[in-house]
Amino acid sequence: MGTIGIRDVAKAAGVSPATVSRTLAGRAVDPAMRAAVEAAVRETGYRPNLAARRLRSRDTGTIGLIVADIRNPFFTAIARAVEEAAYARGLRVILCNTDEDPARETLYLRLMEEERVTGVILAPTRETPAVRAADLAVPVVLIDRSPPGGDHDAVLLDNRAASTMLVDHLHAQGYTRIAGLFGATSMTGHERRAGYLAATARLGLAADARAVPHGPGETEAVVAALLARADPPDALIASNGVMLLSVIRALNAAGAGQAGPAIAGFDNEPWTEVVCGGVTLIEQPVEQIGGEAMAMLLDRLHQPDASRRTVMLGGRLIVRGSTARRE
Amino acid sequence: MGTIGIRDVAKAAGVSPATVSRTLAGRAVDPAMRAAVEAAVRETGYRPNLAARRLRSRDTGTIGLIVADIRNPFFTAIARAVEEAAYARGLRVILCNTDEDPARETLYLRLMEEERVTGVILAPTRETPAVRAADLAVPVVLIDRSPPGGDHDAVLLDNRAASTMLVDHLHAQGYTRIAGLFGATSMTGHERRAGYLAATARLGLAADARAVPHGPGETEAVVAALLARADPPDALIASNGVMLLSVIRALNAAGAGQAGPAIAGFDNEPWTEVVCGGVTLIEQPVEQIGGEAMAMLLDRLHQPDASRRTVMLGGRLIVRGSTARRE
DNA sequence: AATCGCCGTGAAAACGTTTTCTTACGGTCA
DNA sequence: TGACCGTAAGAAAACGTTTTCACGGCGATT
Repeated sequence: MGTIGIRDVAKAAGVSPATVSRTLAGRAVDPAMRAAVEAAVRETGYRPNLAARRLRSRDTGTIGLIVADIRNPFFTAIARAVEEAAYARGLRVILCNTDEDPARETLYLRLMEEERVTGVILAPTRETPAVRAADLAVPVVLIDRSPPGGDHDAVLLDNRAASTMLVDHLHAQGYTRIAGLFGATSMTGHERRAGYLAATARLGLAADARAVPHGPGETEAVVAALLARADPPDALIASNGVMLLSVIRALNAAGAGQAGPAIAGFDNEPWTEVVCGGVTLIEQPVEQIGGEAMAMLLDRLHQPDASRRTVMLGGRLIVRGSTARRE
Repeated sequence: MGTIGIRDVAKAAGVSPATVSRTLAGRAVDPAMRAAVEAAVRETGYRPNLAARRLRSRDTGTIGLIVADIRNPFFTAIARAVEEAAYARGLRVILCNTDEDPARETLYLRLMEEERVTGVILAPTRETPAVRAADLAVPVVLIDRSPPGGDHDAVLLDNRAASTMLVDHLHAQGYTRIAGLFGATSMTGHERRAGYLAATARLGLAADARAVPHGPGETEAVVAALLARADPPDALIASNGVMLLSVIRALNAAGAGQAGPAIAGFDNEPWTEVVCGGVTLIEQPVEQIGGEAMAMLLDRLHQPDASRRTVMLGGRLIVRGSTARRE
């Protein structure tokens, strides 16, 4: 009565519900009947009930994407790439945002299980999900971050190499007191920090790596502390795009003009091209990460028992500004 | 067998499936039984099947959010606000991205119907959805844009007033040849253009309003054309955040330095604070838009036959830079 | 003290599909 | 020409939950 279902269509077309189902699924059906069904569908304005469909046929045709910070353009780019890849394969995407909160991450992973999604692509917040991923009912591919010991499918940026590239570049430009700001909550931050430490040590430079908590104002505080040093740094590396902007804002607030430290960072966001005469940074292959993660997920679904693998992609150093020095 | 369901939990707890269901739903149940059920749930690792739940109880507890461009930070901010509001009410959000493509919009609206979502919040691409929204099975609240004649629930920015503020401000700063770039695909662009035209006419200024198609490179081309005028504009207004950045990029590319036109625009994105010494713009009350849209949607669900209403929110003029002139 | 209503429980129906399972129909091969 | 096989359609079961229905027990009202 209220809503019209497959039985109504069947009645209108003079066939059985099974035939309607088969027609809609594109299976073999007598052409005449198919035409009748299609006409009936049009006429009745029938809309399939996805909940019922998913309940019966155990395939939901849906994958979950859980990111750590939707405001971070890196993750929105990932989201777009993943959605595009899914769309091309006729899959739906459910997007969730944890805001770097492990509790929300747990909640959303649980929700994904309840949704009976086919698979999950996850940018984890900490090590905890590693354990969890193991006893999870659904296949998971990690992106951007991966806990150290874990045995997971993952597609990552080579963070150590990326940090090294930045340090090497700055060193080649003549900077010697290079400080780094790294996210405290993410594995990514740790790895970039490790690369930074290794590179500075190799070059015989003094290292100053600061861990920055996730939250407003934190980065600004750390920058202020750095500038207050007896021998303030002549170059700053920011561990991601959001932090990079905060660094610039902090430097502006401190009135550091031409004499201020040079800056470099991660994530090729559109604005980085026009600010401070262009800022030098590591560009992540976002499209590729999204596509690779989706491909890996589908592989896993196809071969549940194959050994897990980690794909590591390289970043691209983009040099901007005269010498990567602020205008 | 494969998956464990409510019957298994019931068996483990020594009660009927109905009691398990009632316990999980938080209805009145004998405390002893409740405890037994909760223990059984923990012990069995039971995960409810949301598809089955949604099928039986007609309420999906889900709303759809369809935005026009997920890369536009305005829309990601909206997404966050809506999700937050939904989360607080125990609702789920499905996020879709049309990329300004009416065909995808149609597709997603249809999908929302099939998903049996409780309601939809939609940032439409063109006039077409207006007609469509009328015969849609699900309540729709429009945001950011609304077709002219339509009778819809909508929460909008007062675009005419916002444009007027910008023109007035620039005029007060002494600019006289103010040109504007407005999105060609959206209603919002048209309205902001209308406000611009009215304001310039009132002030007796020459108007030059250009319609910019959605796509890469389009804005840059228009800016180049403007600069090539016999009397190039001394100020530019960009109709949204993405366009604003493209304008700056184009000006940089053209080598327009101190002598170049002043710029102003819409959307208070983080980077606008640090580029060109800060750019003057209209900030939209994003949180409020998202919250209001959600509230309006819930009202509509509660009172399906109440008359539709449009809430118009005001933008806030943020003046940056010395005189909103480029450094 | 007996009855009326209320509350909580279990059995069973229902939600709208898809997917067996069964059956009928032709066509092909022996 | 008869048996056999593949194909396609219809009947009915199944998916996992919520909700109605009927019933039994208990406290309150008369």
